[in-house]
Amino acid sequence: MVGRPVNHQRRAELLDAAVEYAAEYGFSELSWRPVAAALGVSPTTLVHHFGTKEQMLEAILGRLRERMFVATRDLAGEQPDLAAQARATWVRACDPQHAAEFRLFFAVYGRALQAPQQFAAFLEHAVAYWMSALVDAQGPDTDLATATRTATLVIATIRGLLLDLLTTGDRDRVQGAAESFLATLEHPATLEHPATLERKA
Amino acid sequence: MVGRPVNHQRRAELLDAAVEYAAEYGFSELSWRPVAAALGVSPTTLVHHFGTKEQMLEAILGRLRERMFVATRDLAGEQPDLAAQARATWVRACDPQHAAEFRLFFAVYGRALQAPQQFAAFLEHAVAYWMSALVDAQGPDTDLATATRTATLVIATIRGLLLDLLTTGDRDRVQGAAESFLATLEHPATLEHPATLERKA
DNA sequence: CCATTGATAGCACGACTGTACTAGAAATGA
DNA sequence: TCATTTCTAGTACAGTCGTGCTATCAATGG
Repeated sequence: MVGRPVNHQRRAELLDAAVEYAAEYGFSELSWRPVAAALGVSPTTLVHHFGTKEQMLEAILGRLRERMFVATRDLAGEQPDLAAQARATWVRACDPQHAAEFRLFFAVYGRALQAPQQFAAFLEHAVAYWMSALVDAQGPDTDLATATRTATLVIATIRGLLLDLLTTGDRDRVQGAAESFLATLEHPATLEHPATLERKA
Repeated sequence: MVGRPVNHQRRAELLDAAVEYAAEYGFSELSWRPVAAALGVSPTTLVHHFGTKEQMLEAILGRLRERMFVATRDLAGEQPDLAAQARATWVRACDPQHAAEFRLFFAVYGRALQAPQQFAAFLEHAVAYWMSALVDAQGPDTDLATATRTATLVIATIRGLLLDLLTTGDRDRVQGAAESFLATLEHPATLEHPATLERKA
């Protein structure tokens, strides 16, 4: 290690640039030299500010999670209920402008599969957030167990559909499936007490 | 390239062993030398049988897809309808015995995000399979557009939930969410015409 | 018996990796 | 003014990577 004390502002600049580079070239292509060349600095500069390559990867992941969470929160916060929040989240996820970011986000899951303990907390955070949104919408008498189930299902389904969209690019098919799911969200009873539902004939 | 003509039986042996190695150590750790050492052969032997590292990776992916597809087909073929097939698939996915295989399967998606065209056909295949299962269960008057939506949603949701399970290990939470989803599958009307559903009071 | 084929291994080469060491440039404060 | 701190860069080194070249072993068929 060459220099430990760093200016946090400069480091933040480099970090944001590194996140953009990662979003464009993927997580597997993150080596000191290519990243440094793309950022117009020397590899040593990156080492100086991030210490270790593993620490730089960790910093990139952290910054990415931060971005994603803030964006989701800002977007969902304007929506009245869970179904509307889920729909808004889905719409944002489908925006081609964010494709690279979400693509990188799934690379995070690739890492999570190898080191789950680092990411469990983040997913817990996401579930807790969706649960609070659900309680806000349904009032304080919401069954927490049900809310947990629903929040988990919303997250997993949106993630699965988005993964499908990013790998196939078949927008129409995935959008149709998403509409089916979002429709069930607008009828929460189907998730809570499916046995009480009947066709209307 | 050193030797082109290969005995396919020996190659298949090495391939299966390589798939097991990949399932244990992940896709990022696939270099000639470590794999060869684990398989008890020389790196040159692997080169001889697979040609190029990229070709070996492709062979491993192909073999993995084959395994997964056969297993899913055999399992689902014994079930009466779509909901039962989805449940059986989910149960198998949750079996810790197959965890390493599914973990590796998600690494495939990591690759798919970088080279989508290679994997679009496979996913189309999976959707077509689930659609045929759905048509078998519902009869020839099934709406194909609806069947496509449902098949896509089933695949994406199971994949998303499984990804959640593998990264968090929170079996209870994910299982609850899966039950919610599987319950909606047993009421297909909620996916087709949600507007026609009402609470039963 | 020998010749051919295929499996296996050893070795070497160039490219790339992370990172430690060294040093110059620029800013900052006494 | 000078001394200290921080940023940046150059260089070197040990390791790993993919892969081509060469040689040895066993089996097979004439």
